[in-house]
Amino acid sequence: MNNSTKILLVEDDPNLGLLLSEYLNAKGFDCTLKINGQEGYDAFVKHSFDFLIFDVMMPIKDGFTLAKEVRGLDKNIPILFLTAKSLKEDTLKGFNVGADDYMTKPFSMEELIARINAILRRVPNNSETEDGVYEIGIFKFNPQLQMLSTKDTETKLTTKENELLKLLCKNKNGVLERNDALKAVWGDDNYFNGRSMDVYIAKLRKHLKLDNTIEIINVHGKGFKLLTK
Amino acid sequence: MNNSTKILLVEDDPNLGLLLSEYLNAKGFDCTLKINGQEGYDAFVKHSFDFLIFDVMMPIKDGFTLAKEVRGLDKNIPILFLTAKSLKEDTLKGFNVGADDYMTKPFSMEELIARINAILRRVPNNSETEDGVYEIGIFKFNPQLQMLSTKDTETKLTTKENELLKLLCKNKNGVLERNDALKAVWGDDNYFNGRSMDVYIAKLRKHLKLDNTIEIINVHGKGFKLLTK
DNA sequence: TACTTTCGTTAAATACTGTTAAAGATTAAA
DNA sequence: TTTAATCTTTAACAGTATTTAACGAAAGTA
Repeated sequence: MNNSTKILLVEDDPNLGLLLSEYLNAKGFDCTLKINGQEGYDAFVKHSFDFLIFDVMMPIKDGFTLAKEVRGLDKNIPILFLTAKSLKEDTLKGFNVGADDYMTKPFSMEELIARINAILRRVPNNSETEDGVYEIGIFKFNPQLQMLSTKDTETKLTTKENELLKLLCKNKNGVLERNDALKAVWGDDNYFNGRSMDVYIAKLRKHLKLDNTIEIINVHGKGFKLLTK
Repeated sequence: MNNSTKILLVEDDPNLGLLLSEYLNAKGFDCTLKINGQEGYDAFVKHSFDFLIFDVMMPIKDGFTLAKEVRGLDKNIPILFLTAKSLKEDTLKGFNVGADDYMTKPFSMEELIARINAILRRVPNNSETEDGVYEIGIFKFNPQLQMLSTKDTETKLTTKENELLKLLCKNKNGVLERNDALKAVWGDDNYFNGRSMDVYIAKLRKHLKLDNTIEIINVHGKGFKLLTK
């Protein structure tokens, strides 16, 4: 049904985590399990997922914090919290950091799948094909291979170009904020990294200028926006 | 916040129904209450709602049946079930007839609102998200692309020009109040931001003066009004 | 009227971004 | 290990966007 929807599950309880990821895989999803918030964040930045399931209480980095960081990089990706806490204020906090759903343990795995599918029905196809390849105008961008190609050309992107373009694609038609991008790609948002990012935006614009319906515009003081007319 | 999102609430318990619809209206929604599935269906056909909330167990026509009929007419409208039943198979049945969410009583009204908003974020074309193209006299204004164009010209607006003109368009022929605009565009309504806004009003007037049927007039001490004669 | 506040406009100062090139750092090849 | 190629950062300068200043005009107030 929802075959090859890539799910990132971040859950520190190894029993529940393993059980759940196996169940999701058996049901045709492609589920990756991480056991704490930091590993979850790293996996999110590195790969491209379609759906996120976070436990709330976790060592090193809790689910709310993780969700906030992720939302900075991707305003659109579905997030579902899965937690033992059923306190009202926690539920509300979950929705406030941009969750799509919030389930309390114990829960039915069938209901989890029903809820995942209910959310996925409403997620627009952000021009990302199955294997994490983005379509931008005449280009195909494969972040795994770091390749930006048209039917005639093929360009190997550098690491920084690749990471930055990936973030822009995830936020297509929306603002990618400077500080979020800097934290994700450069690790720190000081002045010089900011200038470095501007240099890389110029590089990307050069790469993309074969198609003049594509534009990376600046949102003054905020960040950048990838537009396709 | 979610002003004038039209909600149809179908709930046969008069106490709960009234309480809930009043609460939703107090929170800025436009909620209509119907007390059974048949009346709910008639209301749905007759009017146009943005969001549906159905009780499951109701006389004459139950919520599931109602949802199935509604889905036959509208594949896209959000449906949330609100029910005393918490049986697994009922929940699944709810999602199977195309629900977006399923809450069991008793529930927190705040959580209900949080869930409604979480779903609305993903519905295309709700007034919250919508960023359509405005027509102002001879101009077409596309806030997404930050472009103001006529058939002959194309002007790229700056971020501030764009945000301000967008607000004026949303309030076309009505007063856009100074402090609202300042808070929305500048984040803070101190004296200097106020002067900055006046400068930007002058810029917009310059841009728009190709068409002399358009005017941005000042409402002394209140704000500005975009008029088209 | 005289006085105060708010607004319109232009121009200056400041802050931010675009781009190119050189310098420094890293990686791959010899 | 040294050299060469590539990637990333820093520097420099040009260009744009936004804020602040300045001054006159208009509107409200006493």
